[in-house]
Amino acid sequence: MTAAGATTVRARVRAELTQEIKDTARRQMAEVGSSALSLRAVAREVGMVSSAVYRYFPSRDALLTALIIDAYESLAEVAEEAATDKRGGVTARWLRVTRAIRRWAQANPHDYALIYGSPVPGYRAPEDTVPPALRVSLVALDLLRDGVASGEVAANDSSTVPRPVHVDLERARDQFAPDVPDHVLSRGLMVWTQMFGTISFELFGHLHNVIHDYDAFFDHQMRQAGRLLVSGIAD
Amino acid sequence: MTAAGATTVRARVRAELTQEIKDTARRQMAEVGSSALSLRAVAREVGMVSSAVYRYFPSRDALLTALIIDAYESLAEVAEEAATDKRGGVTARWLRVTRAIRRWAQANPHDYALIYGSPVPGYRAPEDTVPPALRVSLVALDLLRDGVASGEVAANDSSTVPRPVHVDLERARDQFAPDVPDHVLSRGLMVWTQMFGTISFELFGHLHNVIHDYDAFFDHQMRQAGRLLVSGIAD
DNA sequence: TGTACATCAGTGAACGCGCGTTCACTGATGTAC
DNA sequence: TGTACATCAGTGAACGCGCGTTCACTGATGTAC
Repeated sequence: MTAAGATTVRARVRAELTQEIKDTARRQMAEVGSSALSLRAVAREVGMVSSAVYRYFPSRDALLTALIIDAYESLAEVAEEAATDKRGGVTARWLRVTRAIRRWAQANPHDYALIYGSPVPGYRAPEDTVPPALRVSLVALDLLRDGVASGEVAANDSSTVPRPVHVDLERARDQFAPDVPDHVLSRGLMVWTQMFGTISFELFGHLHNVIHDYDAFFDHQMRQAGRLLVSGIAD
Repeated sequence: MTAAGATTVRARVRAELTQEIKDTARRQMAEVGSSALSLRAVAREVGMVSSAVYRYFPSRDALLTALIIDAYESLAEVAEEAATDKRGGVTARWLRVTRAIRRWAQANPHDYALIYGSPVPGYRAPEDTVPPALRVSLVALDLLRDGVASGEVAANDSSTVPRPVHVDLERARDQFAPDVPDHVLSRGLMVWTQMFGTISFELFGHLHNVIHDYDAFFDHQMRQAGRLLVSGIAD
């Protein structure tokens, strides 16, 4: 007998196993990379026969999609958490958020590569991945909004943005960042791409033999980026 | 009989076939991605038996290495070519160079992903890939040197860089960019990571539904970056 | 120039492996009365 | 509370496929004299 609203034993076990499959897949992906992720290997480790996995995920791609969504959600959580501490204004928060993102990337390099590295060949991300991906970006956009609202980020600026760029920025503003002017959005995109570029360079080995103190380098870069963000001046 | 200095028929055919194998591998990689690159499939297309490829490349990884090196060289050539046109000073040259790099990335997205995307799982790049990779960065470093030499980039600046960052920058300066002060090198790294971040975002789909006119967006971003590079002020 | 030998390219079969997915099935859990 | 039936999880075998690499071999090209 099952009380209304309560989950049945079967449903609970199902949820647990679904999670266990995802966890195992994530750990294996950390060893072999996303493109070599194998349903059979996951099944083996979970202790079931390979065909049984199909009760939980209809295909390998569906499992990959679940991992991608989880990765975005996990990163978004970390970034949101870092953004809640509002002391020190935009520059301080920017530094906290970007540090948190980098820390997450270092702790979960394969998850990072999965979502911000080269796309998995042969895999086409479905629309389900859009909202969790957006959640990450919203942290930065909210930061901009707060900065503009508090006046820390100067909202009136003579500099204009080329027409086609303005059109795109306007659409973004209407949807996600009301009151944030073009040039602030534009600077936001600058530092945002810069941050991911820096993390990718670090994680993918492009600063090897150049930078040795990665922590100091990242902090310095992001401090400059933060200054750029609020004032348009980097150093 | 073989005249001294002249290449034997065998050597010429060997060089041609080596090239053909690489070309085929590159084209296949563009279809299936680097991690799914298969020696057997390449051999099939070239029209030889799979084991014969081992006369040319001792392993799949060796073939991958050759592709990586070729990709760096090809990009370096494009970037160097773009940098030769010195009209308009640093900002104009910066724009030309970054446009050329982006154009190359768009024309060869899988080569781009191969060298600037997530590393191929299970593959460890040997030291041979360092010089060609460096060649690309040298284009940017030379631009900085020229800018400092001509006075377009202000070399004296009160702002200092944290000690550990300074140590790393000094080493880089000694090796590749004499006379370029810390804060200029630091800004150089900012715009350099930003450029790769922007290209990666565009190519890997992270600006999907946000930016529609990618050309205009990239130009605008790189114009700002160029201004930042010479003056420390973005807009 | 001509011959004898060494080098090398390419063949074809084989080793041992792993993969995603389908399918008919058994047995356990859940539901309706 | 007890029984009959429906739903679902997991099994095990199979399909058809591709992979990297090794090895003994044939036959062509290159070299030394």
